[in-house]
Amino acid sequence: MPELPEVETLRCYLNLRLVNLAINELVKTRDRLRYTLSNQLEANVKGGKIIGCRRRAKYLLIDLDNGYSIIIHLGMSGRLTLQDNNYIIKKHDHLIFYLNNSQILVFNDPRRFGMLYTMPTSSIEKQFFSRLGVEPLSANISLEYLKNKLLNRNRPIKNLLMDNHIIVGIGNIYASESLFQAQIHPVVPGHSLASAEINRLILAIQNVLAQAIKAGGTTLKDFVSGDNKPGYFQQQLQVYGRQNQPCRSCNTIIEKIQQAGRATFYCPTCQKR
DNA sequence: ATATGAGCCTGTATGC
DNA sequence: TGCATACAGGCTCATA
Repeated sequence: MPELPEVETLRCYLNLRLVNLAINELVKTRDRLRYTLSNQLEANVKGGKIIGCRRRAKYLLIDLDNGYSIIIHLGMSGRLTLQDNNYIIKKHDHLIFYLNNSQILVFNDPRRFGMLYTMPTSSIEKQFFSRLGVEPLSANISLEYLKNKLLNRNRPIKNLLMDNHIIVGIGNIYASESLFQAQIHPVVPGHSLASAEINRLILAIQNVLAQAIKAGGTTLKDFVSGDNKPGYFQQQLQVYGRQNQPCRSCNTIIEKIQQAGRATFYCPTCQKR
């Protein structure tokens, strides 16, 4: 479900509302998500005051004043919503945080691909994020960086864009959308991209992600922000999910192919090999 | 090292 | 209506 823009939308929503609130209680209704939840969870968060919400890649981080952070990944179908105290627990609500203003933060995830950890804030970078690639919206991304990463890589550029050792936050939707905007064919091998194309790709990625954040993310089916409201970027999608429909730019029929088991969408005219 | 496919889960849509 | 199948926005592991 959630790629960078969706997690960023949620982060922004929660950061505005959670800072300075404390966690009174955490209730687990299930131990098994993608991984078995630690039995230290409750102890690590209880009484902690929320300092802020951050994002790295598709991870949401909630920092507490007790030295711990909550690391959340929404997987494919995860939701984190803020509810009133009259909220009634629903199916697939796995974790319920009771806050000291009587609001409730609920983690719901039908497919259970999501995950949630707590660990000391100071050790996250080393333990969790050391192998992650560059943030696409940060100043760390550059032609030199990406050119170096694509060197000698034979994999299709679409799959490389979704490899979080290279660049983070880009999932199946935004990979197709970015390549369309950069006018690059999804099957070309990484090493075959010229510098001008890599520059175009960086700009396209940044533009697509920024527009998607502005629209509150893409809601195909599951995604909602912390207030249960969907995003609107699906209305601006150029190729994703538009197979057999005319390209909005040149009217050529959009094609759908499989790459590494995932659907890819592209315009065969705008995105020449 | 590199690339692919399976697997983790449930819900929904489709076709018979 | 019931059943089987395919597919879904992510990530990690095993295998070649």
